[in-house]
Amino acid sequence: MNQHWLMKAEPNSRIVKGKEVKFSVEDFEAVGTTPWEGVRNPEARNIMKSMRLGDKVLFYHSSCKTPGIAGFAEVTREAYPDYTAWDPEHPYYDPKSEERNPKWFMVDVKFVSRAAHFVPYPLLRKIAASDATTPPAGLEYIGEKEVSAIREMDLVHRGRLSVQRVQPEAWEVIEGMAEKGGWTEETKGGGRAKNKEETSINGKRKNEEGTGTDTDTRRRSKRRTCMKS
DNA sequence: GCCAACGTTGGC
DNA sequence: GCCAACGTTGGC
Repeated sequence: MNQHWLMKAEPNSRIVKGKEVKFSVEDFEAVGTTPWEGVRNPEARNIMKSMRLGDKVLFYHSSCKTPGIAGFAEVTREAYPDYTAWDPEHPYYDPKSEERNPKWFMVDVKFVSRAAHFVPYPLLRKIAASDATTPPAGLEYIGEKEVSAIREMDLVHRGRLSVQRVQPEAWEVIEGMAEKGGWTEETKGGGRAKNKEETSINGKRKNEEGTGTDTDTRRRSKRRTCMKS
């Protein structure tokens, strides 16, 4: 039985050390398979080291207008040194990682599919906070068991972990939600965005991504790639 | 843009 | 090896 994971990426471009950096589900789909470089957090790195070939991954959009699960992926190469840490020109350069003694590791991940229905993080929060006997409208397939699975996700109470383990039960729930959808912007609640339609990335419209431009150069422990310059 | 939560750093 | 100061994450 394969393990399950969640990995965060930022769909909006940002400037890191003078280079534009972003990685959306569209980028992921276009590129197919990618090294998950740029993770600079020890716990996230250790989690990547326990990933095995064929493990399943939830692809998460973070730091955007509506964060959430945008797609599905699979591990195609187990942990190996993150060589971007050795390149002084690279945005994720880390002088403390030596080639003879690498500090940072990455895995290769293959795009599998987009979520037919983008699963918004605010909705997951709402489900986690619900009393299980009254699922949000349109989500009658979410019962007590499903609520507990969501409630226990690292995603819900470990906001800063960019690579995390996902229990099989939680995976099942998310997969079902991505497949079935059923919620509307109102049931989702939480956000300030006034968008009546369901957030789906299946169609032409892509309203789950914010357009925030953030030009600081903070290093984050999260992957962003597709550098344009 | 704000800021809470939490991770990292460094002086002692 | 404590812990205050500082820095980063990331939702809102």
